[in-house]
Amino acid sequence: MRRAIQRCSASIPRTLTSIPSTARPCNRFIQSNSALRSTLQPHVRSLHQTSLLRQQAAAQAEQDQPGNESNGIITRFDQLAERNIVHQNVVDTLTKGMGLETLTDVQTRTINEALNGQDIIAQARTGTGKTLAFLIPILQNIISLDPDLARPAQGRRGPRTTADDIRALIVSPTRELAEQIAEEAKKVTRNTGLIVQTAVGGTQKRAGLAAIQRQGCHILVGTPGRLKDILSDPYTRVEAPDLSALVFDEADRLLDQGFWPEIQEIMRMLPTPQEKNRQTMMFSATVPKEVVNLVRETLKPGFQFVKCVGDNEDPTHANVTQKIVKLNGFENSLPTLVELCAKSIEASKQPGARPFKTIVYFNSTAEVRLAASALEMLQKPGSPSKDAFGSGRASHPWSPTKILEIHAKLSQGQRTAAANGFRKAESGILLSSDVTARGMDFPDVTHVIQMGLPTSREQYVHRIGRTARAGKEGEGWIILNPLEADEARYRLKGLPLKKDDSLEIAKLDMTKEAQVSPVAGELLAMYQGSLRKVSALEKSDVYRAQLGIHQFVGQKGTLIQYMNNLAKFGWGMSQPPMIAPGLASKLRIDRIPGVNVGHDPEQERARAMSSSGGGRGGGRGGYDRGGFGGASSGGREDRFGGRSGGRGGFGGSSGERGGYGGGRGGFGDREESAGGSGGGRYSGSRGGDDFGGGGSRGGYRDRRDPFSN
DNA sequence: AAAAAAT
Repeated sequence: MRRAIQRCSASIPRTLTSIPSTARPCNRFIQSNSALRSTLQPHVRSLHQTSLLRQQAAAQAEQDQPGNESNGIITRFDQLAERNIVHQNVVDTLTKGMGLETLTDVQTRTINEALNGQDIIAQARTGTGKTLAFLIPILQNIISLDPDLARPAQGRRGPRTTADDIRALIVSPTRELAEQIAEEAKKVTRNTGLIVQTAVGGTQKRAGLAAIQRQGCHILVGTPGRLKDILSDPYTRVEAPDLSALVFDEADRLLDQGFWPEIQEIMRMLPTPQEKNRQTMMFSATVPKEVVNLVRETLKPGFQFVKCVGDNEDPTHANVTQKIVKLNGFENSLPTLVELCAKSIEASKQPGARPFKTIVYFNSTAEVRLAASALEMLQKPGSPSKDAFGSGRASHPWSPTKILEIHAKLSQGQRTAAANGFRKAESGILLSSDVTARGMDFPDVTHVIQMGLPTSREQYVHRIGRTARAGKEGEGWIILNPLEADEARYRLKGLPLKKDDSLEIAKLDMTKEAQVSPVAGELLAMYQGSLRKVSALEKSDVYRAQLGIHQFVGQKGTLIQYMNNLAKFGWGMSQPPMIAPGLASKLRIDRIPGVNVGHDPEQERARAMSSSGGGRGGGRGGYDRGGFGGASSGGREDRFGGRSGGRGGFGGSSGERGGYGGGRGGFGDREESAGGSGGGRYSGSRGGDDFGGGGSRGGYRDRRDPFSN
């Protein structure tokens, strides 16, 4: 491998070299560093080198009256050019091209520290412009070393750019985030000679490589796997002997267990900091204590901690309200989501309200799929199942709100389409795994809804950070089953969560008949009509996934009772889904009553399909789920599927009845209870032949053990 | 069986 060491001297831009190192620091400007330096920084700088920004701040502070907010501190992008800190071309792009005016706190402070050439770890709240905070110093450092690159390449003399001329490498934990960063980088470099490329999985390796080889590459943005792949393959001729910046976005994520080995391998392909003086920068909204040792190991001694969130400060935004909803049972979860969405969409129709745009987080892809199927198939009660064109869309109760789905088991094409569709959508519901939890910038997200407890407090902070960005407001909701609610007491300790009791369906006992309001009755009927069309396989996949997610629960018997209620009253299944014996023993539930141990033929067939060439579109695990039409056609169906000519069970105020989609209303409600007057009547358990197994009534007796007999 | 990430 070629490891030329050219241009290795000055990594400090010329504009800064003449600054005397004795200028008095301005406390207001550097307050950030002291707090964590003591705990984090092994070698405090002996010589307190002062940057231009800081010196000017100090000088101005002497002249201006105290209390004047504008004194000397760089707050506007145009000042970066006026004071020769950042090249005019770049600043023009930022101000005139992108319409930016004011720097955020993390931008000011990072640019200040980074232009010194110091390594940096920066922590700042979500949505405060971290991407630009590292892009600007990267560009400026490259341009300072190589001023020709400040102008577009057209007409410039000299050798053309090559694949082994990478100056900056930016690593992201997800593909979509890498693409987003690259987009931003392309915008900022538009009037320069710098070339930005991406290297992410799920795309044609050859095509991406061809672009890098043909156009060259100065700034490469990618995900760990593909970056490692192309950097380690000598035939690609993608190399970085002149690397001047290495960025880890979402650094705490990249340094954690799953990614760290790959990150180390990538760093082994790069020139060492001794060979080529490069700057390493790490960014995240969260920097848990556990990663601090790795940070210390990875950054140069004397690195700076640009900390924009205090140790005991709330890492979430003040302008996002955070509500917690506690469910009566697991089976309340999806219908409660339906209620929350329906009510929010209704509220968004008020004059002056913003269109409803939400990301709904689930802890597994199986849950995302089930929710997507269920929400996509919702139909207004009484409406025909298909319109004149054979599409069910026209009758969707939430039209024009778009319903989208994203997770890693989709093909990359489907993922990209979902992300772009949601970005563009005025109103939409994005059902998502944690792929979109970090860094993604979807404009105008009004709500973040978390279905279930995130794996960590950090993940909660990142998820909720998809709303209330760039100074806007947002609502955060977290919807927890009783077991998660207990766990949340310490996993989410200290966060400003407020209990919310406004959702009627959350508190409903769905194992019994109950009086519900007309609105809730209609929503439940709609939910159940939709759920009936979802395949049993999707449901049993969720059941198995939930067992994995709930491993933190010590009381296995209680867990199984809750889960079996979900299968029965949430999904209308007559039997709990099967758990393979090996799995059951691993999860320590093999001897728990109510667990249906055995091999599920449907699941094994599906697994065989997806492992033997079922994949398509180059995604890592990606197999296609096919359209909904076919999803449930395999002959096996849940018990409540088949009847026709029944009546709608939940008349609600309009008195509508007579099947939506031609089936029965409700799960097993055959009583004449739907009367139009006061409330709808909801029955979860009666009418035994849908649930009782072989038509014996009373197959279910005890809520605590619904499948025992 | 539980996000993600190379083929």
